[in-house]
Amino acid sequence: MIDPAAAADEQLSRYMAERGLKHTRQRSLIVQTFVRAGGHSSVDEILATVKRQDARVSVATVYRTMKLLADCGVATALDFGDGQVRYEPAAGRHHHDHLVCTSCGRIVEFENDRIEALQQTVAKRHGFQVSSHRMELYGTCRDCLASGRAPPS
Amino acid sequence: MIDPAAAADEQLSRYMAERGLKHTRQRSLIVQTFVRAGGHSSVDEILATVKRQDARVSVATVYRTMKLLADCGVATALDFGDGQVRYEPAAGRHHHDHLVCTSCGRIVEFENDRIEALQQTVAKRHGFQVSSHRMELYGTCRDCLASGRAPPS
DNA sequence: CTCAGTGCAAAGTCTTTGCACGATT
DNA sequence: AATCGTGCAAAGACTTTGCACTGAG
Repeated sequence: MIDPAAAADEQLSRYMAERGLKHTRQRSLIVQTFVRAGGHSSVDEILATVKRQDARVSVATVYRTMKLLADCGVATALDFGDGQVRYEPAAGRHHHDHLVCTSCGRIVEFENDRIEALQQTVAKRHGFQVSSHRMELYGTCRDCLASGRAPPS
Repeated sequence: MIDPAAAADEQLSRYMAERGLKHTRQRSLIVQTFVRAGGHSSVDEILATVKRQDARVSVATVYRTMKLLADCGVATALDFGDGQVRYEPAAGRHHHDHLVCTSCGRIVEFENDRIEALQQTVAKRHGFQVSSHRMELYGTCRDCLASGRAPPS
């Protein structure tokens, strides 16, 4: 089990077997495509890649499958405010947040325990019990800064 | 100038005067409605309130006006991931982030300089120059915890 | 053989836009 | 009077859904 795509497929299989869902060719193809993409994929992107192997797969199936993956813990839904949902593999990964380059779209992940701790403190101060959060830092990445690509002001 | 709604209207007037835009009845009505709502309003909510005073105002005008307000610094656009843009008054306000109750929808604002500082540190470590960020903590508010409203698991 | 899954196209949201009419400067 | 703004409805982008057919178990 060295291949993460195969691992995800396995995890999905177990989840489905447990509740009488079916392991179809399309689902298998979508999971593997998604995992191999490495992260932050939109449904459109996944569909485009999937179609190279099977042109008859429909958007609807990708939407339905990604939702399924989110439910069974294989994928996490992201929203970078660009009007479409994105997904990243979740399997065995620690929580993290994102740096988003507004020039080239590059996405870098980071985690910072001190920020997380402070968030808990803030929440407690207001009587909230936090169940999740989202944090994205938008700006210009190293490469875009270096190449002088102007930050869209 | 004690009334913030009037103040915002003024600010908008100046902005418009500077660039030959027109100060219409609709715009005035929308700004005041928006400011009086106090914050985190969706276009739909603003429209509903506006229509009580003038039923003939259209959605399009509210969308256009809110965009104008965002451009002139009177409003800030928010995205809580619920599929619609929200706006809050920006005039003279310091940056802040949000706690969102997933049970009752309540929104509490907070600011925390230490978190902001840590964000800068993280960004720098990755070579990013941050221009903006968003951070929302989702969970259950004090009241919902007290009244036993189950956090939607 | 049965029931879940799929493809397709229609429908649903939220938001934007084209256009002729109306209102402000 | 000259333009900008407005209302309306159509169009767009993304996502969901109804339905008949297909295919996995």
